[in-house]
Amino acid sequence: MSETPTGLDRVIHEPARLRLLMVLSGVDEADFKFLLSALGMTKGNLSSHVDRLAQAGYVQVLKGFNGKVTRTCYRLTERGREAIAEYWRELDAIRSMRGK
Amino acid sequence: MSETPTGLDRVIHEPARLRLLMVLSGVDEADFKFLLSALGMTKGNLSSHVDRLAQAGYVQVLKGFNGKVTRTCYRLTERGREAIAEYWRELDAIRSMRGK
DNA sequence: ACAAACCGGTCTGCACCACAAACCATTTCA
DNA sequence: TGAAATGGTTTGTGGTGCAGACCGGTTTGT
Repeated sequence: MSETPTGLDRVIHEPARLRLLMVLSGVDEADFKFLLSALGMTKGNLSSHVDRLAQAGYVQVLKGFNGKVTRTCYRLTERGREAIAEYWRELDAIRSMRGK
Repeated sequence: MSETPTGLDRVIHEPARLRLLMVLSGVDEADFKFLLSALGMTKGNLSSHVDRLAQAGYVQVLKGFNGKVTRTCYRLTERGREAIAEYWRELDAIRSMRGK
């Protein structure tokens, strides 16, 4: 016995990341500080989640400067958008799976 | 810093359990064997997930006999139905949360 | 009578991971 | 020359999803 073809992308399924992705999908790009206050999570948390999304290729990390202060921006990749769409599709399938 | 008022019920959010709940929400009751084949998970897994749902008060466990063979049935509780409805509501809120 | 298969689980071990807090490098303020 | 703020990264740990071994009982096959 094996295989769990859930289809539900675990990277996206995590509530914190799901929220993060939804925010990103509505703006062109967002920086760390903005996301921090928009999502109300700790810095470490945000950092690691964003990292996970980057590794999955769902968000692009743009490190730069604002004057002399470091500033990191994030934006959704095309791959990310597709994955999100697919995620909602899968979820809808489950949702409408009432009884057998 | 603290608080994660996600609202998303983790007991329900887990894909395996979500699927399980959706199956149950479509039938009056289902037994172990049926769920096993309907969901394609291992016995241990199904057992523990169902257990978790029972502890949360979302499903009711009905142990009985079919002749001399044990037969365990599961059915959604009212509390379970409400929790599911609330879950979908929360999820819809997140879904429509595009950019602030 | 004995073995094998089925039913409904429990228990064990592992691998992963979300989370908060500690930490670090700069920069600004006094 | 600090002290505190800014912008993150790294670390420690508890929680848990998962498969598979095991188990008591029943039924079926030979």
